[in-house]
Amino acid sequence: MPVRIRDVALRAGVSNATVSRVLANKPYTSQAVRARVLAAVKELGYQPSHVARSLRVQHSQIIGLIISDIQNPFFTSLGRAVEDVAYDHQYAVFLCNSDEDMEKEALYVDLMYAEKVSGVVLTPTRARDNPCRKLIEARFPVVAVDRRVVDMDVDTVVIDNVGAAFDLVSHLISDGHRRIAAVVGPLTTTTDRERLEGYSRALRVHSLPVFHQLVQAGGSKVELGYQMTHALLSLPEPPTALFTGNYLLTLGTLRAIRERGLRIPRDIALAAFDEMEWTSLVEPSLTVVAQPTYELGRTAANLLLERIEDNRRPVQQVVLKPTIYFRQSCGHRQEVTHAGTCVGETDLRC
Amino acid sequence: MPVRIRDVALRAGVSNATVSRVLANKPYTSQAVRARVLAAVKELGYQPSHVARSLRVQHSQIIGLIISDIQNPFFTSLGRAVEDVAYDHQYAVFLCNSDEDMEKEALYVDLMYAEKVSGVVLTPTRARDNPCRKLIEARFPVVAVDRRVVDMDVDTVVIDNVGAAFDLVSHLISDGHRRIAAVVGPLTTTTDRERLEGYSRALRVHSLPVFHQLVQAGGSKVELGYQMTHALLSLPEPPTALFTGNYLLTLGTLRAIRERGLRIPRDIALAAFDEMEWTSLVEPSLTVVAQPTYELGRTAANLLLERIEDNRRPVQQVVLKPTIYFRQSCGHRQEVTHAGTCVGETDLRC
DNA sequence: ATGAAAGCGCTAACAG
DNA sequence: CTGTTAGCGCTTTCAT
Repeated sequence: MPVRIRDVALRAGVSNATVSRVLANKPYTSQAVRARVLAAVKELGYQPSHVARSLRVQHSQIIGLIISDIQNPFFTSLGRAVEDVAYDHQYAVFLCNSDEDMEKEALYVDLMYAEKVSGVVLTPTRARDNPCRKLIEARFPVVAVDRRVVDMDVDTVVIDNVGAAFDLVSHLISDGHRRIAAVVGPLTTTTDRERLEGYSRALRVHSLPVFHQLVQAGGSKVELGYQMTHALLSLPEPPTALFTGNYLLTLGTLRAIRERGLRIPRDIALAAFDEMEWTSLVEPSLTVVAQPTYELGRTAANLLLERIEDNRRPVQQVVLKPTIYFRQSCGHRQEVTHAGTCVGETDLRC
Repeated sequence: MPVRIRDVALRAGVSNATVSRVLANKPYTSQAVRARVLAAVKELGYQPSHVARSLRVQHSQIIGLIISDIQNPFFTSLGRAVEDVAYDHQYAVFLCNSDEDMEKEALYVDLMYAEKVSGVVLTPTRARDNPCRKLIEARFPVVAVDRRVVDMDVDTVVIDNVGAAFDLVSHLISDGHRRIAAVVGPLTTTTDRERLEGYSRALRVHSLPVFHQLVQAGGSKVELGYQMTHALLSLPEPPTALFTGNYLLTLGTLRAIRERGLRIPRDIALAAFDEMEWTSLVEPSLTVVAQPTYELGRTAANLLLERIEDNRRPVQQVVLKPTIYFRQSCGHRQEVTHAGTCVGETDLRC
């Protein structure tokens, strides 16, 4: 039923090979034949089978992208960037959602291999013994983004997590906070470890003790952020400030705080990772680390494309710098970035 | 370099065919041979090539998903649902972002065809002459979600957009608003047309005139929502209430309103499409239509799987019902859904 | 219960 | 410049 290259060849009165050559824009094809082939293609509505082609050439014009959470805007923004770069280079992207689940991650890594994609960008759920090792050993182009893998040599693009967390927490300290809690994701990822490291380092540098009860590390889901925050607020001596490690956790934290009837920043201050469209719209607006999300994805995709081109290029580790927006949620009225919000501007609770 | 089925066969001392049969769990394979094959597979780390398999069997265990905007949480939630269903049925999903661009959409439709996916779920950017017609004609399983195609018989799952918009706008009218503006997406989609239709119908039912200057329809991007709102607010007789057709537009609208120093709902009321985690967190909280997003995606995926199983099953059109949350942004203090917000509860500006 | 062999649709030598 | 041919790795008759 579907039209094959042979049908086009017959119609144009040439051989398979010629059709293939014309379609691949190979040199050495006469204008006349060329036109006949193209006409036949159009008349028949011929669509080459990528499957057959991939089998033959042993690769496809597809790059794989395995992200940890398709519902997290951070990752979708990354995805958007990868897609844009891929599109510009005639690649399609095969996007999979590992859901922060190592088994799913392993399964999708295998899938990428089985599908013979040209390369894969992934946000490794586990830093050690990541399934992508298989790919690397099979000499598949791979780049890690947002999170590192620690035991392999692989192109990587991340942000300076330690520095960003350090600055954020230092800011809370300079505001006079002494009991600052941390709500971060699973410590299997380098990213969450590094953010926690930045937190601890800030406390240490300012000669403050690191209380274990004030550190909550688990998954990166709204529900977990919610539970971890409740646990923190139930402490006999609850924290006066909260540092949250990512967008989803912040959402859960916000819900827990509201449920308790606490007010930010009067009752509790908040400094979070991830800038979103709404963080400057909420009351109070949120102090956040804005990651160069799109840039992260763009860089990763470019690195991958480079590696696809030349697999022996030396491994690169790119570290991007995030920006911090100091807003109302940590109590610093004078450092609010966006002045003149439509609501609440006469009613700051600093 | 990569290990093929032949290598496994050699190692196990059997033929290709036997390995294939064992791996496919076909009957008529002795336990002894079975064990030897499995052992060889494990030792060699054999990963079957999906590409070769797809070429042979003329389909793949992949379902395609073409969404309009990977940065819009509505679509990613849809994607998440499709992915979950697919995963449960041993399908992977090939996700592409058409970016509300008809050319990209056409390109990705062709890609799905070329990749011989088992079926595709898509959110059609254009209701008429959608590129997916090719797929349908080639007897590819297809289901449209969130938006209909009007000139083809295809499985579809959408929400009652007319009804939801009608209720939302009626509510604004019952609050006394007479100059209500609409900010909706491109009228090439049935969804935006229907939402606009619900808006017009509400006005008509309440014997109010429909002013063309009060209707802004364009793309579904934050930037456009922002521009359209500014245009509306610059009118000699600006509206007293705004109805926005989707999440991204609402974000742009909010930005424009804030920039003008207007207050919601005192200066201008707002009723929007799409519930998000933060809509109840902003001040004031937003009156919104909450779509059964996940359900939409789940249903679409199931419909697709059914059709893959049986391509002659009659076409189904599923219409899901959304929920409306009446909150502060349209001025109805008494109908706020979530009581006891952490901020602003003593300070409602109704 | 297992093997031999053909062929899915395409590309790339190699001939001419 | 164009045609012939082999073969990518797998599944599936058809034999045995």
